[in-house]
Amino acid sequence: MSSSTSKSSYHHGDLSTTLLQAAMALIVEAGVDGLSMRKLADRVGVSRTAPYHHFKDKKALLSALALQGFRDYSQQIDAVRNDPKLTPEQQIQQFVRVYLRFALNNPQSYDLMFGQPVWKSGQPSEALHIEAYRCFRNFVDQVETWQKQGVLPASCESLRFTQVIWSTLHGLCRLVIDGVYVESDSIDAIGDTVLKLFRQQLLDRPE
Amino acid sequence: MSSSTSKSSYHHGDLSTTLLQAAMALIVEAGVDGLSMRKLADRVGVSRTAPYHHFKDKKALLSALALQGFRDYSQQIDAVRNDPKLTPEQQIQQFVRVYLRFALNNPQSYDLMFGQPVWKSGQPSEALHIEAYRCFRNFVDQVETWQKQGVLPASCESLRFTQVIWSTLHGLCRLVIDGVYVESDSIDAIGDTVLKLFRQQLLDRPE
DNA sequence: GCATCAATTTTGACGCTGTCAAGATGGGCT
DNA sequence: AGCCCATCTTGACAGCGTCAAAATTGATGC
Repeated sequence: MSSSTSKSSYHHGDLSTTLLQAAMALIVEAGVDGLSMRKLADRVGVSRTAPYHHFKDKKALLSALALQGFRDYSQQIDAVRNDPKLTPEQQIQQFVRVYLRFALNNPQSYDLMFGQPVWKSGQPSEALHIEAYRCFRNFVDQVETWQKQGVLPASCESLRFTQVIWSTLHGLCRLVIDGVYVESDSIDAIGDTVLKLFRQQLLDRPE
Repeated sequence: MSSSTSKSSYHHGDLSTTLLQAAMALIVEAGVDGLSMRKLADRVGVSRTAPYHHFKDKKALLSALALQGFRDYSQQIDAVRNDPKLTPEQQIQQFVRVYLRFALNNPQSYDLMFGQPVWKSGQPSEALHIEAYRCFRNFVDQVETWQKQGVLPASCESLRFTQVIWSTLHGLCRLVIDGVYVESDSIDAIGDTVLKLFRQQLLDRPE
């Protein structure tokens, strides 16, 4: 019934999306540990157990947020993949930078997308599985394309290659986000090093 | 009084190391989330707040466990670094395998060593910082040696190179441990691929 | 041997958490 | 009008980390 986003007082009308927004806001403010179902309900102005009618669990909520994260990620990456103005070399560099930037600009999202609370402990939703797999699959396709274009060495099977590249980017993000090492201003430099190392076979050839 | 390891009943005598052992056991059994200060105290047969006289915090406890993890790691890695029977090629391969194996055989330790509960949220002890930095420094030195020995390309500054290699190994471990992707039996194969990629410049030269 | 001290351990309590079970509410369909 | 069912609320429970104050003890100096 009601017009815009919310409605009367008892039946909220659009609780689940409101919850997702508020939850993300809370996480950004106070970290994932700072999010509690009770605080969330309070923030939204609803009783403690109301969220449980929209998300089975706290884990289900986090899983939904992770899914949202994957969608955002996809969007940003696709923009690079589909930009016709980029040469393959530029494209691959831009890809790396966008990946790193996404992770470091949205560390909480990144945590949710790849953290064990969602994957190992939690039980990731079907939709999450599908979306995550799609992202990985796209990555593999992209690597294959780059190999065909000659901007990545073809000496390595694309699946394995992708596993290694993704591991590298992921590990770098994790180390920075988790505060283990590396100040974040060397990030782009390290990203460039990554490419340099994976492409060195090619870079030497012209010489 | 009591016979074997501990002593009287009131003053336990060696609570802190007993706590560390029990905590690790509990974590292995039930995961890091399965560890609570109260369960731990109970398991050790002591009252709920007794542990707080040996560890300021739950985080301090976890930090101590992480330190222990680094010590174990060091020991295993040093065994490879100091093995005189290995050629540089064998050594570097063994290094990678031992790293991966350590992480996958002791996922809980690995979580503690590199997780944000200890580094970002917690406040890692001085000792932990020192030990972790020492490990990284050793890694850099080793990479430098390998470069001089010609088993890793010298085209990349050793520090940056190490950052990239560590990121790769770390990312791979994280993805597997967190249950995001890769079945653990392809691990050694992926490890080999990692080396192949980082060394491809060298592998091509003899041809 | 006894008093004293400091280290260690305990009991009690507080506020927070996730979530289950039962009841209240009210919009939409017949 | 009346019913149904999705939605929301209240009440309750067990568990958590941790602080404060009181109890217990081994060691030390006399």
